[in-house]
Amino acid sequence: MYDYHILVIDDNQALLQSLRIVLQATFSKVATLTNPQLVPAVLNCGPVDVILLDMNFNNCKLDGEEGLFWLEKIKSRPDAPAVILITAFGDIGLAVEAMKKGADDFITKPWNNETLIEKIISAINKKKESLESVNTASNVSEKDVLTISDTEMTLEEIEKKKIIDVIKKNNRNMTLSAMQLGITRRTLYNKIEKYGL
Amino acid sequence: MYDYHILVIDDNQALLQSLRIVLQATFSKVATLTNPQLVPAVLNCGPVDVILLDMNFNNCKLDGEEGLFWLEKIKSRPDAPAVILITAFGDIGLAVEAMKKGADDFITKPWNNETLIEKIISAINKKKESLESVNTASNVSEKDVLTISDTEMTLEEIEKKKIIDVIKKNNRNMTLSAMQLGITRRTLYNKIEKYGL
DNA sequence: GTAAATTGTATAAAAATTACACAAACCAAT
DNA sequence: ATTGGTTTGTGTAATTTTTATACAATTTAC
Repeated sequence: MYDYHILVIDDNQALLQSLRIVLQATFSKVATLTNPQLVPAVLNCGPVDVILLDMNFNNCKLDGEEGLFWLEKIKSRPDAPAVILITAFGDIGLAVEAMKKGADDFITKPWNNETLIEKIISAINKKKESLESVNTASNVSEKDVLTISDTEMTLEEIEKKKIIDVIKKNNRNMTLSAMQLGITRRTLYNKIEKYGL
Repeated sequence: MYDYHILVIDDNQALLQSLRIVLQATFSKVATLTNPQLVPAVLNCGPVDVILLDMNFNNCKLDGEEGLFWLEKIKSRPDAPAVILITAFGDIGLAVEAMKKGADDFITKPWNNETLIEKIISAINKKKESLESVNTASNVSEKDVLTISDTEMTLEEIEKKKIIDVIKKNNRNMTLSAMQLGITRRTLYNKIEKYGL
């Protein structure tokens, strides 16, 4: 049982129900939604780790436009969860478009439950990893990292992040790290002290 | 006519021939290769803007493994060109996998020549864009940017890049830029002077 | 078990950053 | 056009940081 928060969005109630049962066996929190318009509201309530998003809501249009729209909406948030898209129509163009827009994975109906769960876990792990490099041994909370968009980071924050990255990459070899950072070893120690690393 | 260097890799000679003819009408340099093993050698000779890479070389195995392998190989280079994958078999899983590994686009046989050319141009533009934000008004040549992998950048280089980014984003409003960077306006001027921006 | 490398820390000189300040230029809005 | 608020370069002195070196105490590699 993983302590992850999954949100499933699909307009097919039956599918939603079966997915909920499958996922609840593995993940602690599983929410479902038939109307994607409520996604922002739900995301504002609390962090979600993974969203499973159906590509086709409007039964008439099957080009996935609706899904792509919501994908973009979700991915534009600073706290964007991983998004795995679901589709019944094996359109490669659509899949590629979705990946370009930041989808983390793509599954097609009918799917294999085990594969789905694997994909969910691996999507979460991927997101975790990209955060780890920033968080390691730092006093920045995960929440902070998620909300600081790169464009709003100060030079100091960027410096801090870079230092953590390099030190980690070099297995805490300070001499090497200092060289790679282009500063004196003494200065590196100073900064570590200053930033509380 | 665009002055771009395109490399096409496919084991089907006939297809290679026809692609060459189509592309040469639009792009100045079009090279072809039947054996992907020569890719590294070709890339070492000079810069390539876009690679069109077939997913299936070995006629027996059609799972695209070969293509994915070479995709990874290419994308691991510091001077990696954009890569557009070609496949005859509309496997969404394969497409998604390829996008995850860094492919820039994906086309399926049989394709529309106009679409192909559009995709090539848009892939090049995308690559260009991601470089522009670094190069603007700086003394760093495009070549340099391509070869400095992010992990090898010194703090000073990162600082420089960030400063350029922020100033550009703020339309040269120095007061605002300094605030966003978390430094004094005076210091910002100092750094601009020091870095020759 | 030794040789080489790394660590943590010290010191003084050099360099950068800060907090202010000020006149000139710029812009928006009456 | 004139006014009031903002931005721009630049100056200065006090403060902080970085650098270059150095050294003994580990730690690492063979």
